[in-house]
Amino acid sequence: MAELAQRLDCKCEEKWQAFWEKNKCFSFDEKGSSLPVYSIDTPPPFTSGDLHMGHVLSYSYFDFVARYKRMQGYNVYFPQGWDCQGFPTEVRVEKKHGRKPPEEFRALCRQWTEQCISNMKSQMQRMGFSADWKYEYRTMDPSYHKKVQLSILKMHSAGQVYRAKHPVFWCPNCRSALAKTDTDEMERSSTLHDIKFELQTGKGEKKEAIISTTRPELMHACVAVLFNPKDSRYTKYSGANAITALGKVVPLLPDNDVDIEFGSGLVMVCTFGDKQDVVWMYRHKLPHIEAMDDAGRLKNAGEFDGLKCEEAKKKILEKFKNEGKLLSSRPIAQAVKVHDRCGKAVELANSWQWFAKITDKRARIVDAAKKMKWIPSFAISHLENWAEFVEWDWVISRQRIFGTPIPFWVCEKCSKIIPAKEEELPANPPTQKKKCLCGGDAKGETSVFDCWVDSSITPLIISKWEEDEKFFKRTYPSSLRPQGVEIIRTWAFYTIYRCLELTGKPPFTELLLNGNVLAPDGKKMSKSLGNIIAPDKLIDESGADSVRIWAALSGAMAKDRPFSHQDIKYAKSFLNKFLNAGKFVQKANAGYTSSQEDAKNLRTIDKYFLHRLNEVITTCASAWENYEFHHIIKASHDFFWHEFCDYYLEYVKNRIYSKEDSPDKRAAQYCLHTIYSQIILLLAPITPHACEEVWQIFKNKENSSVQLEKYPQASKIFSHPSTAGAGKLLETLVSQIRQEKANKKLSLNSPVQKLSLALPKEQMHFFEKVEDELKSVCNIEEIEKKDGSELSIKLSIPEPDAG
RNA sequence: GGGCCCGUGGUGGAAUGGUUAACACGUUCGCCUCACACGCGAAAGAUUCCCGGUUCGAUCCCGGGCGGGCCCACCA
Repeated sequence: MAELAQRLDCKCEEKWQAFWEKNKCFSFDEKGSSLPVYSIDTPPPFTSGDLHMGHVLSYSYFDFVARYKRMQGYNVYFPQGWDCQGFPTEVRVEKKHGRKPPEEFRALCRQWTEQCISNMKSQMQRMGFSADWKYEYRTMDPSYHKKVQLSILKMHSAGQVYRAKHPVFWCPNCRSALAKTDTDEMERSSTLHDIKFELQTGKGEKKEAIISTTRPELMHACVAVLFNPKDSRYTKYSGANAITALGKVVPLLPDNDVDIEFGSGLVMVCTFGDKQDVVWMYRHKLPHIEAMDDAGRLKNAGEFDGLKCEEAKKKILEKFKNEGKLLSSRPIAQAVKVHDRCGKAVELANSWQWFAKITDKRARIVDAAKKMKWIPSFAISHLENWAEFVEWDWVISRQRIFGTPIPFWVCEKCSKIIPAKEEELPANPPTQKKKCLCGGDAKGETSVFDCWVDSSITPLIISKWEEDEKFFKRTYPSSLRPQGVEIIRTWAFYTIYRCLELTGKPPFTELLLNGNVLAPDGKKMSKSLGNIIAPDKLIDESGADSVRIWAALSGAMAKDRPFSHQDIKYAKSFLNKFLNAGKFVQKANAGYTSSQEDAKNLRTIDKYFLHRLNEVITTCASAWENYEFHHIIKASHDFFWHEFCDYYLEYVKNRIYSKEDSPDKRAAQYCLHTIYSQIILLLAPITPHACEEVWQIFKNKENSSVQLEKYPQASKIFSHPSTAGAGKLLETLVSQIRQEKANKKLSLNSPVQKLSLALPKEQMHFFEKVEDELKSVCNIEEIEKKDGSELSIKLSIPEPDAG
C-alpha cells in the first residue's frame, strides 16, 4: 500500500496535479453522456501577467463548485478563457518597444500576452483549478474575433448597432477615446470666475447677469444659459435670450438640474465642458459647437483658435478684464477626470463612434436578471440601480490598436455603411479596400471594439454559438455565472443584454458573486502601500490547499474581506491533522477489507459516530446548495477534528491495538474506514490535493481518483438517533475527568484507581453502553456506580511515588 | 446627494426571536499520552456600537442616531 506523504506541501500537490492531467479527470464528455450538463461561465481574467489574491479567491469558488458538481454526478463543463485586449497591454508594449505601425504593434502585443497567459495559467494550475483546458479561449484569437464580429453584424442588421457623432471621453494627450473606467478622479484647486452676461427679453429690455465658470475658454461653444424653474429671480425671463460675454445670443431655458445656490443661479451650457453639458445638450436639443480638436487646441473660437486651453484661458480672461466683464475670481476645489495612464485632464469630444442601443433595453435586461438566482440575493440591486441610470447608448468603439477590428466600411462619398460579409470573417477592414454601390471608395473602420464587447459574449463563445448547434443546445444557457460584484454593471449587464439580443434567451440561470480581498490591515492592496500578498509565494510557503481553505473561510459572499494569515495558519494545522489521521487509519486498518458484515457488530459508540457523520453530511448538503463554503468547512472540520480525532480515535484505540482479530475489532475498523473515507469525500472539492493523497489508503485501482467518486449522501444506514444520549454522556464524562486531572496537574494518561460515579437512573443505561470506552480512554481501573439526582464524579488517584 | 452592505471577546469572523453567543488566531496554565508538538488537555477573555419601539422575551424585527465600507451621480 502506498506510503503517505511526509507533508501536504506544494511538492505533494504537483504530483496530484500531474496525475489529474494524465488521467483526464476533468474532461467534459461532449457526446454520449446521459449525465445532466452543468456549465460554468467563468470570468476570463485580463492578461496582466500575474494572478492576484482576488483571482485566487474567486477561482477557488468556481473550482469548489465544479468539483462538487462532478462528484454529484453532473457532466461538468468548465472552460477557461483570457481577456487579452486592453489599453494596459498597449501601454506596456509601447514602453518596451516604442511606437510601431499597427500590424507590427499588434503582433508585439500578442507576443506579450502569450507570455502573460502562460504564467497565469501555470498559477491557476498550481491552485489546482480543474478547468478543462481543451476549451480554452482567448479574446485575441481570430476565432474569437470572428464571433465578436458576427455578433455585432447580427445586432447591426437588427438595427441595434449604429454609427453616430457623439461626445465621448477623450484624452488630448493620447488622442484616443476613453471608457469611463480609464479615468481617475483627481482633486485640484481651480479658479471660479464671475463673468458679466446680459439677459434680453422679447421686448428688447436688457438686464445684467452673472455667470460663474471655471472654464471661460469654452465660452465660444456656449449654446444656452439655464436657470432653475423654481428660482424666482429668473422665472420672469422665461422665453428670453442671454447674451454671452463674447456677444453671442443664446436661449435662456429652465432646467431642474440647475443648482439655485451656486453662484448667481445661472449656468452656461458649453459643448462640451463636462458630462452635464452633454446631458443638457440632448435634453434641450441644443446645437453643438466643437470647442477643440483632438489635440486639445481650440477651434471655432475666432481669435483664440489654435491655442491650448491654458493659454486661451489666460487670454480670454485678459480680454474680459479689459472690457470690464470679469467681475471677480476666487479659488475653488474641483475634482477633475484625468486619464489614468498619462495623468492629463480628460476632455469631452465629439467624434464618430459606434453605438449599441442599450437605453431602450433596460427594462428587458432587468426582467431577465430577475429570473436568475442571484447569490447573495441583494446583489441584483447593483444591476437594477445601474440600469436605472443608464442615459446613453453604449459606445462600443475605441481608437486603439490592440482590439477586435470593427467589421464595417464607410463610403467616403455617400457615407453608406458596408458591413463585412459573414464569409469574410474575421475581417480586418483597415487592410482591405471596398467599393460602394455609389461608386465611391469605402474606407475600412480603424477603431476597435471596447473590450466589454469581446467579453460580453462568453456564454456564446463557450457554447459554440453559430458553430455547433448540438453543443450549443447542451451548454447554453450556462448553469452558473460566477463573478465579482464590481463588474455587475459591466460584464453581467452587457452579457445579459447581448445574449438576449442574439439568442432571445438569458445567458445563465444562477449568478454567484464574490467580493474583494483586502490587505491584512483592511486596506486595499496596493504597490504604494506595500501590502500586496503574492499568490505564488503563498503557495510555496503554505500549499494550494491551505490557500483554498482560506478562500472557503472567506466565503461571506459579495463582501470584501481582509486577507487572513491566521486562516492560513489554521489551514496548515488542519491539513497536518488530516494527514496524520490518515496515517493512523492506514495503520489501524492494515490488512482489513471493509465489509458490510462488520456493521452487525457495531458498538453503541460506533453507531453514535456514524449518526453524527450522517448529520454532518446533511449540513454540508444544504450549505452546498447555497454556496456557503465556510459552513461546509466548519461542519466537516469540527466533526473531523474535535469529534472523530479528539474522541472517537481515542475510544477505538483499545480495540485497534488488540493483537487478535475479532468481530469487535473489525467493527471498529469498519467504522474508521467508513467515517474517514466519507470525510475525505466531503472535503474533496475544497482540498482536492490533500484528499487525493489520503484517498490512496482506500484506493483499489492505481488510476482511480477521489475526484471521480460520488459525493456523500445522508443515509438511513448511518442514522442511529437513539445513540445520541450515550454518545453525549461519554463525551461529558471524559471531559470532566480530564478537567479533574488538569486541576491536579496530572498528565491525561495518569491512572485512576477508582471512579465513583453518580448518575440519574435514566442515564445509567446509557452509561453502561459506553463504560468500556470511558475506562480505556481515562485509564480507569474500577468504576463504582450509584444513583444520584445529578451527574457527579470523584476520582481516586494513587499518590505519585515519592522518589 | 442617491443606492447597497456592515458595526459581535485583543484580532478575523459564525449564528439565532428564547436556557452558558460558534469557530479560528492570539493569550495563560499543564502535558513530548505508542497518528499528529503544524500536537493534546484545561482556562481567561463579549453590556453582540448607542437610544427608543414591537414582543412574555431581541444581538437578531422596526424607527432614530453615531461609525465604517463599496458603487453611482454632482462639483457650472
